[in-house]
Amino acid sequence: MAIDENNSGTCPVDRGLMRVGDRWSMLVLRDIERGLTRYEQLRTSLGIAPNILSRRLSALTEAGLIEKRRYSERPPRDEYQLTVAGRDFLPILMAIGAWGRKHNGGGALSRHLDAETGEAVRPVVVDANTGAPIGSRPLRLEYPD
Amino acid sequence: MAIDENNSGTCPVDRGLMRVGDRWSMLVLRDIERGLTRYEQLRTSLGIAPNILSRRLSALTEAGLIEKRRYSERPPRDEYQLTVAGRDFLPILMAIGAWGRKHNGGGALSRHLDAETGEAVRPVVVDANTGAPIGSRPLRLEYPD
DNA sequence: GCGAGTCGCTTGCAAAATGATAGTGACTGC
DNA sequence: GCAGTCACTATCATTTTGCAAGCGACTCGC
Repeated sequence: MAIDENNSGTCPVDRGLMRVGDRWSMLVLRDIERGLTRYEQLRTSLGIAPNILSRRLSALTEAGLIEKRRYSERPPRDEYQLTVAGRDFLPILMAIGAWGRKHNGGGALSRHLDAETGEAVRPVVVDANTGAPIGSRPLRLEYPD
Repeated sequence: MAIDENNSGTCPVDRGLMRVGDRWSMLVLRDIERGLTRYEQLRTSLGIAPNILSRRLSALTEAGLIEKRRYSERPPRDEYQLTVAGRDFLPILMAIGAWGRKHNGGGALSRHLDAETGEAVRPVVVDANTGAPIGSRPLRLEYPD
């Protein structure tokens, strides 16, 4: 599917998915977050074909979620790091992970622990205004004009 | 990309994306949530080709996120409705929407209001244990064995 | 009871994206 | 030199997506 600026309409979900709406992109973000910032690390970790990885990396770069940074001139070595927008996306991955654990979670899975308390993190999406989990209160959808 | 049970490994994000890791699936869920439950409604709302919609609907059904229900025998009419797993996914869409609004939000966008307070919902992913937004506290990743 | 219209699809085929494999250029280390 | 690593690109097969047309079951209007 081509990214279509016009048809994306007024829906913010669509706007979000325009930029990261595919599996590999999200998995790349996940891997960069856990410290796999270099091309070869990503490729072997994900088991992705090199041409596909290249394309995902440039798409994510163009979308402003990651940046390429040269950290060594000799030998020339680059790493990919998250931009602010990229880091902002990580909580969504955590939420997807929580969903995956709950609804598709056979076998042993990795998890995030709070570094201080040592407890397993339990990501929930709440409304920042009320603090109530999304879904626990009735909502109304408002369209522009 | 074929869904690969083996390579999905121990990552819950991957587990989640195995089931809904594409744009159309998420947009279908969004539309069903806002009351567009019938085939023709979905097709015209999304501007998706009918064969593609059919495939997404059966994939989502097989993945257990939606169910097909006949609500009229004569004429025979079906609607798709969210299962528990499907409803559980909606907060993630809200989070993606919030991200889209923030980082790709030109123009007027639709939004959710709290039906009681009338305020615009501001979805945030928090750790249910601490109540702190994900990203505000250092985390540690733990792998099984 | 006949023709037009709607709904919920399926089929056939073209276009685009993805994936496997091989290769390349810049370098390091021996 | 020569092997090896890293970060890719190029080529081509396979898969997925998308468009357009059509179809069966029904309803509605006359």
